[in-house]
Amino acid sequence: MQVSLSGIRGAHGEVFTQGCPTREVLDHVLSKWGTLVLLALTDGTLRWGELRREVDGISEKMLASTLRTLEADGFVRRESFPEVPPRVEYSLTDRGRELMDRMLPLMEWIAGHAEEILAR
Amino acid sequence: MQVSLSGIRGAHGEVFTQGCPTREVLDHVLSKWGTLVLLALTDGTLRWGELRREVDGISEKMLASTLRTLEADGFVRRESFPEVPPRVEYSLTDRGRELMDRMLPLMEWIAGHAEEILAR
DNA sequence: CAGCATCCGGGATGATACTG
DNA sequence: CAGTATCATCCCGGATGCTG
Repeated sequence: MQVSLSGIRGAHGEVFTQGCPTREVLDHVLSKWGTLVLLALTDGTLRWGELRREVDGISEKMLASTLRTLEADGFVRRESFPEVPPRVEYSLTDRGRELMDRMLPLMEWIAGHAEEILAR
Repeated sequence: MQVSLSGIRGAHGEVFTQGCPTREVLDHVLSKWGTLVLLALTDGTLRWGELRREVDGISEKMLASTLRTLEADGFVRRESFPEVPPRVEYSLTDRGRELMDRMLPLMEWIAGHAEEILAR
C-alpha cells in the first residue's frame, strides 16, 4: 500500500497536525538518539554494552529510554537470556528493517554532504 | 558519489562521533520542526504566513529559527521583495530537493504505518 | 552485565508584546 | 506582512548511586 505525496498532507493542506500519530512516530524515530541506535543495529544484533559503546556519547538513561520507545513501536526486538551475568541482545525487527531501508539512503546522503553543507 | 553503508560508520565502528558534521546536519534536518518545514516547502514556494499556517502549531520564534538554520545549511532559499506590505517567499534549493528526494519515501512510509505502529 | 531511581541544570520551546 | 525582543517554562538529558 503506497501513500502518494498528496496523501501525506492533512485535508486542509497542513503538514499533519499537532499530536497526530505520524508526528509522534516521527519524533520517536528521528529523535537525536533514535536514528543513531537504529543505525547501529542495522549491521546486526548488539548487546547493551556494545550498543552503549557504538553510539558515542549516549548516556545509560537515554539508551534505556530510546530502546524502550523503539521496542514499544515494534522497531527493535529485545531478547534477554537467563544467564549469570545477564546477557541482553537487541536487534531490528522486520518493521525496523523496513524503516531503515528508507532511512539509510537519507543518512548516507547526509553523511556524504555534511562537511560541504556546514562549510559556510 | 555514493557512500557505502560501511562508509557511514566511524573507523572504530561507532555510529559517527559526538559533534561530527554528520550529527550536526542530522540534528538540523531531522529536528522536530525542520522536517515539517521542509515537507511543507516540498510542494512549492510559500510565504512566511502560509508556512506558519501550514505547519500546525509552530510558534513564530521556532519558525524563524528553523528557517534560519535551513537557509544557512543551503536547503532553503529566502527571497524578500521590496514591497509594501512586505512579501517574503521561501522555497527549496536544489540541495533541499536532493535531500527531500531521500526524505519523502521515509515520511510516506511512516505516515502510512503510524497508526499501526502506535496501536499497542 | 544490564539496567532503574533520583536529582537537577540548562537549552529548547512557547506566549506575548512590539516594530519596520 | 514579516518578523524581533523579552520573559517564562518545560522537559530533555547528564550525573550519580544503587540493584538483581
